[in-house]
Amino acid sequence: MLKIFNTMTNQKEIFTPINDNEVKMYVCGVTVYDFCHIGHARSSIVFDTIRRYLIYKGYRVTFVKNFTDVDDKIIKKSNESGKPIDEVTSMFIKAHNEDMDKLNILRPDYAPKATEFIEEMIDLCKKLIEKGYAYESNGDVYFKVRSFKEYGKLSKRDLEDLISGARVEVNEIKNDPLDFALWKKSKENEPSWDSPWGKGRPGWHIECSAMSSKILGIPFDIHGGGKDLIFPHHENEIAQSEAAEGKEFAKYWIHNGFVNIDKEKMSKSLGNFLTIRDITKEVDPEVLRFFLMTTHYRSPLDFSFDKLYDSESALERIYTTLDEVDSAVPNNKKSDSKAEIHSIFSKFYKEFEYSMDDDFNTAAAISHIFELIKEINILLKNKLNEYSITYLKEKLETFKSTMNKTLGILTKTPEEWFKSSLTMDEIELKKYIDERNEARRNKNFQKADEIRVFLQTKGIDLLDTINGTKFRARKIREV
RNA sequence: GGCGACGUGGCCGAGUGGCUAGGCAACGGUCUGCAAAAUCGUGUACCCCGGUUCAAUUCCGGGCGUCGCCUCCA
Repeated sequence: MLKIFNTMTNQKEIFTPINDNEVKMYVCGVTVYDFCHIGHARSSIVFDTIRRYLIYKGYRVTFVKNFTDVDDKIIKKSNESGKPIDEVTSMFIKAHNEDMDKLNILRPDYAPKATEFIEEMIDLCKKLIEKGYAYESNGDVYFKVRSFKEYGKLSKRDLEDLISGARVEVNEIKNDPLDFALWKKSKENEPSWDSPWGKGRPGWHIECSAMSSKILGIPFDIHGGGKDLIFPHHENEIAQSEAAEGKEFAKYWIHNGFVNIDKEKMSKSLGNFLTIRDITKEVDPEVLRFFLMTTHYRSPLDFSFDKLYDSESALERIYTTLDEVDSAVPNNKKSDSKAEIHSIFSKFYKEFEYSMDDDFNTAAAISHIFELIKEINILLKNKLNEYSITYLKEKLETFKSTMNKTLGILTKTPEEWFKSSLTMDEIELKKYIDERNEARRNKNFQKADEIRVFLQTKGIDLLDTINGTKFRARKIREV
């Protein structure tokens, strides 16, 4: 039974879709004015994994993630770089998609851009004005926060606290400092669209209300994003949509924790951010994905390269075992281990699902992968007959494909994994291996060891097996 | 100031009212010509102080500390 922590109720709830086995989810995407950082990576991976797991559980999932392509920061970027706005946005959308593909994140079913839904946003503003929830002032349109009784229900705030926070913008044009913009009058040289209130552009929150309602209809099942979006963004979305439609907006609200660097939130304004590209220059993208899943999605996650390298070693442990199975040598035993192999895997799947069902506890799920790996290593140590090895290989294929389908990891063959870090031409490496084996045959172990040590400095380990010498390459890390 | 989260062994990180999470690193044994990998073993983990309980790291109260939101932000 799948349980999900719902920000709205502040507790884990049993997940029940609105319509049978159909799940509609909307996740707030990125504002496209720069490369994605690892905070974006975390959020994307969290919701991709949720989506994948829901599909695995047999739900038909419709997944929407938007692009915010009209915004102050984009305008600023455009002015600074001298590039037209649509050039800036299309470039960063392309970069975004490349990064997401690298991280094995499934493309959304819908990836709407805000600028494609201007008409819907204007309609929504009109509706809110008609119903008395919004007003026009000097070419802007504002949402009348005090008119929506349930304002604050998601972020658990009351209006008086917000005012005493004294962070609310003082603005002569607004009737009440709490009110927020639905539509903004455009200044000169800013992108603008015709509206009943003159030339303008949408406020930030309205786009998600308009796009989610249009594409999914409301209420829909899951709305997600980073924790920082709870207030004001999601609170405002709720206010707009529920005021306009008079019904619930979304049923389950899921928010992921931040990525920190040295215990501090990573953010643009602090300047302490690392892009996905910075990381994938150093490690395989799968390592980043794996690393981000070793912490529960709601907890803060402290990033460092050392921890990333720990994850690399951990993933390598899994690939090593897969590699060992590929090259396992059978014995002549009559009795096979099929029953034992079967029970190891069925235990694994049971525990894996139990963990994932508990609010997508990927960290616990991953621990069960290692328990499985250990069991397999013990089987290999005690040797298996040919029949058992074949059976084990079949089981592992299914396992790998399940891990890929759910967690989005173990996408490679062991061979691909161990060759990807190879710093030397394979033909050259072959020569060294042959030379060393020649030395070994002549019992010239000193020379053989020299070659081994030399290759180790290049990050290449040699393994002498019954089937000959093979190699495993790993990245060389400064200690 | 208001609201909220968290504090687990050298490091990271799940979880639980009593039963070995897991990973990385370290040390010792086995295996190996030597290695690597693997495996076995080792380290008396739950911020402090009270309370509830037969039993608390886990529940309750208080304290200390760290962090987040309240402004654009995944």
